[in-house]
Formats: sequence, C-alpha cells, structure tokens
Amino acid sequence: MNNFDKKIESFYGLCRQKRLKITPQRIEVYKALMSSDEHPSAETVYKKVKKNLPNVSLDTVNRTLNTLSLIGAAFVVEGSGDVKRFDGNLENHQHFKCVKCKKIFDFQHNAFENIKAPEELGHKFKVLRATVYIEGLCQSCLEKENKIQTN
Amino acid sequence: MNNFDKKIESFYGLCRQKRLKITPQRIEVYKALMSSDEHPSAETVYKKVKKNLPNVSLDTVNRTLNTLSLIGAAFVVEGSGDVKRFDGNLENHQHFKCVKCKKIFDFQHNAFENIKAPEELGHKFKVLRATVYIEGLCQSCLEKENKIQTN
DNA sequence: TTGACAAATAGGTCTAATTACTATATAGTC
DNA sequence: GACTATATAGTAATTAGACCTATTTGTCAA
Repeated sequence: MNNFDKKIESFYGLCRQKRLKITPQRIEVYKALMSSDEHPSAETVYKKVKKNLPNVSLDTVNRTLNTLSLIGAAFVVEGSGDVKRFDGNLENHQHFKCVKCKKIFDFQHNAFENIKAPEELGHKFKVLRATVYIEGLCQSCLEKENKIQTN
Repeated sequence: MNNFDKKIESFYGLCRQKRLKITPQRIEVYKALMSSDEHPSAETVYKKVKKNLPNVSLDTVNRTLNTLSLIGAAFVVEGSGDVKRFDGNLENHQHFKCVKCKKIFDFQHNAFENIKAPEELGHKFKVLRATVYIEGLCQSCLEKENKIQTN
C-alpha cells in the first residue's frame, strides 16, 4: 500500500472516529486536496472534484473543506487575506506570505520543525498544528517596491 | 510625550519615508487600529473612525488598512479565514486560532520571541514579521466538541 | 504664502466568494 | 432490506471588499 492510500485509509478512520459519514464527495474532496501541492482555493478543489463527480455542488466542496479543517485533516492557510486557501499537506512546512501580491511560498527550516506549543496553551486548548508564519515582501514585489500603490 | 504619541510620531515619519500623504483619515485609521487590543475587522475600525470623521467611507478604511499593511505599520492577522482582521500591535506576540469558532487568542511565549527567518529566506525576501501560529480548538469549543456540526 | 500637481477621498456601484435554504438522496446501523 | 440521521444538489441570498470618477486635499517649490 503506497503512501497516498495510507492517507486515505487513515482518513476513513478519522471520519469513523468523528462519526462522519464516508461519502464519495468527501473522499474526492480529500483526495483532490491531498494530491495538490499548491494551496488550492475552494474553486480549484471544486474543479478537480468535478472531474470525477460531475455534479457536485460548490457548496458541498466548501462545506467539506470546512469539515476537513474541523477534524484536522486539512488547514486553512494562515494569512489568506483574499480567498480562502486550503492546505492538505500536513507535513511540517512553513509559509511565507508576501503582503503585496499575497502569494504564499512554502519553505522548510529544520529549526522550525516540531515546534511545541507552550505548556499553558496545551492545557487549555487542543493544539492541531503549530507553524512559523513569516510575512514580508517577495522578490518581484521588492523590485517594484520603491513606489507604494495605494489607489 | 507618551508612548501612544510616540507611535503616531513615528507613523508620520514612516509615511514621509514612503512618500505617503499624511491625511486625517490615515491618521484616524492608524489611531483606531493602535488603540484597539482586539483584532478588529475593517468594519470595526470603520465604526471607530466614524466617530471622529463622520463621513469617511468604508472603502477608505479598507484601502488605508491595506496601505498600512503594505508599509509594515499593521498586519493582516494570519489565518483570518472569515473576514479580514487587522492587528496594530507590532510587539512580539503570537496567535492561536480556534478552527471552529475562528476566535483568535493572543499569547506570549519567550521561546517564540525573536524568531529569526532562515538565512536563505532573508536573502530573497524582505521579512517584515515572523511569528508562531498555532491552530486548534479553544476551550469552549472543545466542550461541545463531541459532535461535529457539518451542515 | 500661494499655486500647481499628484495623490487621496467619498460615495455610489459592482462583483465574486461564501453561506443559507430545502427537497431529495444516501450512508450507517439494526 | 428498512429506518433514521446526515449529507448533497441546486438555487437563492448575503456580504465583504474592490472598482470607478468627480472632487478635495496634502505637498512642495517658487
């Protein structure tokens, strides 16, 4: 069984554990999210799912993505700011976001892996994920940066 | 001169440096943001500003908040996901966000202060801020957590 | 101080993303 | 296989935020 199948397998388990029905739509949405290394928007996931399930509704995709984030099977990318973007890649990686063009860049950095939430937080809350989030200006925006466009 | 005035002062400087005009609207938006310890939405800031400038437009507030984030005088709170939320508190603090109720909790943790962006990132990008971002379920949502509401 | 010019604002309009609603279909369980 | 709660499709309704343009306002230099 390959890695991808394992993920699906454990997704099944997660659904059962949370008493969520395993529907074709849910599975397809999950697969679509897992198999995209970007940070797809609901719209993008929708298009992907539509290939296998031609008449899913966008609403279902939206609700499902939302559900996935509730059970910790996906995440809303921090700092979206524009349209919601989802991330199915739960392996440890960090995000850099350009405040100007809003693009999100993944990066890895050993020192940031396995960040542990502070004790007192863990007592009160259930932590699903801890990452480092860096904001700034990306290369191409830096180049045109001398002038700030406000209107 | 108190701390607040100092901030305003340095905001003036920042605007001049970036060749942005110092308009009453901009100042009021900045003040409104600075003086709220929440993470206000544009709407909230708008209401605050309206008290002093009764006929500002929401659009101006939106544009201005956007401008502030471009020059690093404010930040869009990571992981907004719902409506955009802004943060004028530039002192080092971290955010915990509940994936269910979307509330954002500030917290401080010494180990997370002064996180340094990795070298290779600093070369390519201009880093404005680096924080730790934790996602999970907050206390009150945990209590009702046995059942996940998906519809 | 004043005048010229570029930049910013108000206020209206518009758009696209997300959510809400409801009848129907389906997964899970006995 | 039938029952029941949950999920879905399709459509309609919201709403945050962006766009547009005439007017106003800072800024800077004479």
